[in-house]
Amino acid sequence: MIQLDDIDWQIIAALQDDARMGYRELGRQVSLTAPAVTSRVRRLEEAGVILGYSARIDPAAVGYGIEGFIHIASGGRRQSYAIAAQAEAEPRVLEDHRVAGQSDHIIRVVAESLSALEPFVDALNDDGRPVTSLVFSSPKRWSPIPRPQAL
Amino acid sequence: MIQLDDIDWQIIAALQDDARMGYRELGRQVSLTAPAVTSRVRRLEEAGVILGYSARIDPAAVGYGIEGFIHIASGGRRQSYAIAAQAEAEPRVLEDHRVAGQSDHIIRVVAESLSALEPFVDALNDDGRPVTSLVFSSPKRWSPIPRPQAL
DNA sequence: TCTGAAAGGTGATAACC
DNA sequence: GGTTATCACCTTTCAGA
Repeated sequence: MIQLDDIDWQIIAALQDDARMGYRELGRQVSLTAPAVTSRVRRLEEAGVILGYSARIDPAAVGYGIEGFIHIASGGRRQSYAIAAQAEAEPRVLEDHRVAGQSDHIIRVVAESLSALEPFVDALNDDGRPVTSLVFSSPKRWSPIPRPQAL
Repeated sequence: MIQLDDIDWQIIAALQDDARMGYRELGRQVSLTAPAVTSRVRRLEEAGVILGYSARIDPAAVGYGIEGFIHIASGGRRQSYAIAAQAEAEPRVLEDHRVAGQSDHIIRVVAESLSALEPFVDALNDDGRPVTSLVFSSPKRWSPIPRPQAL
């Protein structure tokens, strides 16, 4: 695992806050010149610390009336793979996590409407017991990953 | 709700894929000049379609051994607010959603270790019944929000 | 709402410490 | 690992359609 110093964390914080920031401005914020921050950012990208840069889109603002989480306790390994395959194939699935706990998969979805979500949940029923939670509101919609405390 | 045309969706797709792309390159991809895409992007930002731009960070790569979801069925309105307040105050909480379904809140957390997570879950116990799911792996870690099908 | 041109700012690289 | 210097390219602004 790559070792990250104070400046790396300032860079990580700044780019989580505004991924479009230029290298010069980024350098200003961490008291380094542009070429120096550029090479640090490259290093963070190559180490897999920075996975990519994305615009955050508001699902509701682009026509998704429904946001939700689907939990599934699958019947076994074969079913778990089948669920992952369905999650992979459905673009309305934004995330699919295999978890330990009451469910095997936690799937994050958006949908145009409840009826648009229905066929997907029905399909999941072949491989487990889907339990759907629909988002009313998000008191914390997104937050940057903070610097960890010492282990 | 703002009306989005084909070009807007090409822009949304491109910026979800790479938020650091320059306006000139973005213009190339959507067959527009740089000033034209710039003004469209501004419009998307001002309409709240684009909420911001973020570097995606791998929690495991920066020292978070634990990623998880905590579901809580709270006792009532007072408790639900108390949970939201705790989620807001804890930086390891990346998201807090109020949902309809078996739980009232779905909280996404990272933690340095299981023992680092424990006090937070304990604190939630004052306001509801937390059920924790720990992420083994993420077959779909992140996916861009696609263009909705016609409603 | 888009294009094209001008000016200043930025990103990438090289040479050096 | 860092800085300074250089140049090509990009962003921004504005006039015009």
